Amino acid sequence: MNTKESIPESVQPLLKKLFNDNDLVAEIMEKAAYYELPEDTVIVEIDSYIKSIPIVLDGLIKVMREDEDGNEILLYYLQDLSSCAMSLSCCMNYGKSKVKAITEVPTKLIRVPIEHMDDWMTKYREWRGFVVDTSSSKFESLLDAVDTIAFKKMDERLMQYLENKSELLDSSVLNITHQEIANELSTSREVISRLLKQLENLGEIKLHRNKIEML
DNA sequence: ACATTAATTGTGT
DNA sequence: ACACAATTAATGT
Repeated sequence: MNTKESIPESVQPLLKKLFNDNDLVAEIMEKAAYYELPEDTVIVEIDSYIKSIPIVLDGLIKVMREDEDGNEILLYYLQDLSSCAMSLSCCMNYGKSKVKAITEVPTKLIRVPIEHMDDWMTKYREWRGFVVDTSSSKFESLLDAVDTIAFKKMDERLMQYLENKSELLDSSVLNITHQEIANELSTSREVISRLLKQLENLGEIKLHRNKIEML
């Protein structure tokens, strides 16, 4: 994590969208660290100790599972004013991260040091609510991911992946290679290439080098 | 503008 | 899954 900076004033109105309690907002402004991260920055490594919980202000972060030989699989995304359930649950028992988190696009976020967790949970209702809400929402995302991986065929997973990503990035053009998609869906590049070709023949998408256009 | 190289994509087994 | 061919983009001269 490079570029740590003092929190710009522009963050305050964002936090006020999330919390009504001005004391809480003020305390976050005081205690949190602010980061502007470029694309493809690893925020959390597997087995790293979680020392702060992130709140995404702007951008997109993907959360992945990774095994010992580096095989990855996409779990869910963090966007807008959301946080990561994994960090929250790790924070409770000062544990290691079981997931890897990486920025998908240039991202602005703040990190709240975990030592404030207990204190804030009792002091601010809204903080407790925030923690509960993000935990349950990310748990549901996780169940969706499990369903998809367990029950859906690869062609459906691919289409869902493309549509989801297009929506999250708010763009009908995705700059991505077949290999990168294969990594995220945990399959081989050839499979993705062939399925993409099928989708193109069906008129769902248009293929270019390093680029997929949604139709 | 052209040649070279590297990366990405396509295809058969 | 592997091997290799074909194509495209990037880079140097």
